[in-house]
Amino acid sequence: MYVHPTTKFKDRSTPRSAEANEQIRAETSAKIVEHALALFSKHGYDRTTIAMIATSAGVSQGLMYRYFDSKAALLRAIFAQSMADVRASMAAAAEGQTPRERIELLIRVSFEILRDHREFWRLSYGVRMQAAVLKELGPRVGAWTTEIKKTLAAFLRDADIDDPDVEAAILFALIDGVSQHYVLDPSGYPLYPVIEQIVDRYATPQSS
Amino acid sequence: MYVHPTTKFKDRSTPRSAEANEQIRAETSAKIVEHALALFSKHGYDRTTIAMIATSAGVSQGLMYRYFDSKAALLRAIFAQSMADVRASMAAAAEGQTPRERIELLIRVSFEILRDHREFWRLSYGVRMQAAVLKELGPRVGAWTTEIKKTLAAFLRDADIDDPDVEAAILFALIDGVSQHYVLDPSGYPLYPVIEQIVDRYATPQSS
Amino acid sequence: MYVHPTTKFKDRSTPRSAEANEQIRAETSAKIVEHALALFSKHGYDRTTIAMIATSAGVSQGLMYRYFDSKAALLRAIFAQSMADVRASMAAAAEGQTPRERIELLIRVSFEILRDHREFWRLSYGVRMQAAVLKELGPRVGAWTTEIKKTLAAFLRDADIDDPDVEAAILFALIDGVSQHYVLDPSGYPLYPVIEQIVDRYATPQSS
Amino acid sequence: MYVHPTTKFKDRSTPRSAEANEQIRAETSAKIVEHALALFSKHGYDRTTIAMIATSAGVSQGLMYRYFDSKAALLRAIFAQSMADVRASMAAAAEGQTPRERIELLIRVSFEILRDHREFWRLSYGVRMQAAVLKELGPRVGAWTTEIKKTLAAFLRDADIDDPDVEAAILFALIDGVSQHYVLDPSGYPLYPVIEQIVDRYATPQSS
DNA sequence: TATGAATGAGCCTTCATTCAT
DNA sequence: GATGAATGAAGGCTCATTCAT
Repeated sequence: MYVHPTTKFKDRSTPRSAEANEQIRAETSAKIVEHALALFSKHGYDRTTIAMIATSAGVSQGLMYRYFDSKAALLRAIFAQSMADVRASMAAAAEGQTPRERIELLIRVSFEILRDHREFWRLSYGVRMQAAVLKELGPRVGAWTTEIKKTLAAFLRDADIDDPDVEAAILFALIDGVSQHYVLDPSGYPLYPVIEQIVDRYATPQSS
Repeated sequence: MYVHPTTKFKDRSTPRSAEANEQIRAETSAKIVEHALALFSKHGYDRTTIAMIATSAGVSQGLMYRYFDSKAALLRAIFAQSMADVRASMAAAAEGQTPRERIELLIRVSFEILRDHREFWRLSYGVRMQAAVLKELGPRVGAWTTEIKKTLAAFLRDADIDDPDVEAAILFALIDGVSQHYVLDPSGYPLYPVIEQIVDRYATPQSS
Repeated sequence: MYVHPTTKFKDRSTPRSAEANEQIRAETSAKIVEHALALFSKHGYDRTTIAMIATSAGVSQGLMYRYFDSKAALLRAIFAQSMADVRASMAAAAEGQTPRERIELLIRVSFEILRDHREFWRLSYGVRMQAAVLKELGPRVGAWTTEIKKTLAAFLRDADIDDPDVEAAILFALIDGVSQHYVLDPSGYPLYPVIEQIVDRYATPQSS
Repeated sequence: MYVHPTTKFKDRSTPRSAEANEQIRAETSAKIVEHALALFSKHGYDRTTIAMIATSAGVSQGLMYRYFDSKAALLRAIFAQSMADVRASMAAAAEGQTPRERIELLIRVSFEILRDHREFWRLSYGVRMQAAVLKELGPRVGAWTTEIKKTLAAFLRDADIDDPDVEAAILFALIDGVSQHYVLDPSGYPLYPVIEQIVDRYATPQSS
């Protein structure tokens, strides 16, 4: 295993350097987030205990609170990070040249994001119907869905599709539904044929 | 003047007849289920306490355990009942004369069920991603989804639609996605135009 | 042991009567308060755990929370009750015929209260310097001391004593100091001779 | 620009001399004691955390344990130091020429000490009733009170005052009571008039 | 049938203390 | 001498469930 030279020959009785600490913090924080996400995703937020997360991540319970103020704060951190990822990926869809291309990109990108963040989406879907948990997440998460739907409607409007609002509602529901069914049973779901069908239907020039 | 509920219309000194008892049981049970469903739907299963349900239903906590062995049993009862409702409604779809008609009926019936059991669906969607809760629900609920998808695929196959399995996956996902978005914001969702669009797409003879 | 007739020959399968419940609640509540006071008094508020109180009172920890919303609420309840007792006793001092008599009564009554509520005073003295705990107690407890001092000053003014405010400060401090020393070591403190001396000094007609 | 504190004025490459080390130790120790006392006094011993002290003193939590073995040890150190101060000041009272003068000195010195060590007295009064904390403080603090009372009684006996033990109890209680009321509200308390009254009463030749 | 007091396990969180550097 | 990451043992509180009436 590779050991960074600067950390190797250090004076034994000197406090860790600021950078070393920063790295430790980043790693531990990431580890906690990772395991918390996996467990939240699998068992649901309420059914996941801090003890489970700590054990899974291989740290003490107490340590969690040096990184996150509370269980809810940990959840918020997970959402903040994943939402940033998603937003970044979504932005790529706007790069398409033609309206149709943008729609196609959006659809494809959505499912790529899904594939790469399966656990996050599971968590997100699990939490979506629980008002109490959503409140702990803050208003930004609630507004997020609306944001996506608006982007979608704009794209469809650009593509001169009839009834763009209704179509956006349908397409968004479709993506969401497929995502959930996939996430519920990734190995049993025919994701790729489904994607192609959807692309074919929404992004191919002849009217639907 | 306050009258203790149990002493209100019931003559304490006369033993109740067996039928009267049975009727009371049925009524109380229904009342508990009804209020439990409303609360589970609103706050989520884990965030709803037995105390909340008891208060809401106007019975004591202890009494709840004469009707349901546990909180999980109560959830199971709710699912059993709602699933029976759903199955019954779904069966009606099979009555359609032509394959296309059957598909149309299935779609329309699905959304009727949705409209009539909003709370149940909210609960169901909230619980769906939580492995721990699902286990408490027993295997029958898990199998349910598969069952619906199979019915759907059979209908599509009968209607000679290409790739019926993929199409079933898509249609089911679509129905599910629309249902969720509707349930999340019933008053803001254009449910009826969406239904017509879907019917138009899947149940009208010329290829989509 | 005496058993109340109405509770003796009851139908086994009937819920407890409202009065029976009320009595149980009153007894249990009193038991909790009593043991909590003893422990708070002995170990201090912060060092007394809910577990200690529950064990001492012979109830479960959970039960405490059916009677008091929190540990702080329990403390507040103790203060509310004891303060009411004290106020009632203090009112008796106003019954004295002459100013001197009123002062004498006040002094004697103060130490009677002290004797009867040793534990409460210990607790009160222990908590007095801890801003954080006082805040949890609410503003009424803080105002209490001021109230007593004012009563005292009024009495001394009526008795035509020079510098009544300074004298009130002194007399109050004296009573407080004696109370604390007594409470710290009840069996080793010469309380009664001290009381007589104080009465003699403040309540005997010739000017001090 | 931010400069890391430890690297500020210290040349890392030159080993510090023994005296320099000792001076640093003394300074750091004093700093910790000072901030700990302020916080203990303000929030109470139990409500003050090691983290609060470390932050306030500008040192790391770990470092505190190089100076004091435990939180209790820190408290002990504070008491030891303040008690030494007090004892020294008290000794000055014995220098008085006549018995009356010694009593007057004792009274005046007591309140000087009070004024100079307000925080310590607050802490001391806050901790006095908490058996659990007192035990951690060790037996010497408990004996201290007795010691003061004995000195007082001896002085009063020398001054040929009747019932010197009872009078000592009273005078000590009075000083203690005044001290507490003053410490509870330094700016609102008429300390100086009160002192003069007390001196007048106890240290002026004609009988009280 | 019905009530509500009582239990106990478990959860989130805090904090004095230790350890590696 | 100094730092701060890490630990682990409680502590307050909640809640599904049981029990006596």
